[in-house]
Amino acid sequence: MPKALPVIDVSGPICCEPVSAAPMSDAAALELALRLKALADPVRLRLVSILLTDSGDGVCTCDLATGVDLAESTVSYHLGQLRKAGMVDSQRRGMNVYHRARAESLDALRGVLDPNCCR
Amino acid sequence: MPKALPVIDVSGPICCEPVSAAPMSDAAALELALRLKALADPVRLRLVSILLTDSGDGVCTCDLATGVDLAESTVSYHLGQLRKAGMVDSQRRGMNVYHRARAESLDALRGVLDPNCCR
DNA sequence: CCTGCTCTTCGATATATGTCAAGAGGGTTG
DNA sequence: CAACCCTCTTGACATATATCGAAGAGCAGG
Repeated sequence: MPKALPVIDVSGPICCEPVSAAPMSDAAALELALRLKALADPVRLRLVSILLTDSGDGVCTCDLATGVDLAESTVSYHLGQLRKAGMVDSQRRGMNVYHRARAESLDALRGVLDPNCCR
Repeated sequence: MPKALPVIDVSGPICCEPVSAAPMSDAAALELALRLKALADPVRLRLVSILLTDSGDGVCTCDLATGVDLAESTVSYHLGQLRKAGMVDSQRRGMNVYHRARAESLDALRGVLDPNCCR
């Protein structure tokens, strides 16, 4: 990747710029790629999946760690990635930090992939 | 990534296993991650985007290379990734190789991300 | 059959990514 | 405050990924 690494704030709402409407601009492609990349990892997918199916008000880091059977520091890293991409939000409550999936973000991603999204 | 690298055939039709229906199995997460990863790259997104908007019957490697302004070998590599993930198919016609997007694959991906997909 | 296209494969290289153990920070409870 | 729990950050390390140029492989036209 000899191309300069561009760091972009990817946590905001995603604007609808479908992949199939017209050749994407370089910038749009980059932004969408960052969001997809956040999801394109088996561990993160499982985390999101766990969070999406949680009916309570959040799952703490430690439970997620046992859920995916990885070190807590690793899970924390993945949660950071997801948070940065706006897929998850987290709040401390007492001793634990509880995480929740932001379903809207998933929806938005789907929208961008949808040829008929904006019209 | 000290976890063993699992190589899986990802080019087949994707079965509907929504992320939000229940915590995903390890295998399902892996398979979906591979497909998402194929798309989670700015260059590949632009390639797919170009291919999706093409109304002719395919775009050759060289035109794609000038389209994204990268070496042909690099583009060929990316096309290989997309092909492996079932997003693109390619056929030689004369001297050139023409590539086309497989829109069904995009649709399938959307489906997996859709909570209401299978029901 | 040579020559010249186009495309893919290969080797090398720089960069990014995922993982863990160890330590630091915050909060809770004796 | 002391001991402890949960989480995050950091450093180290192994692996994966993207990129290119060079070398090979297919095909077309003299």
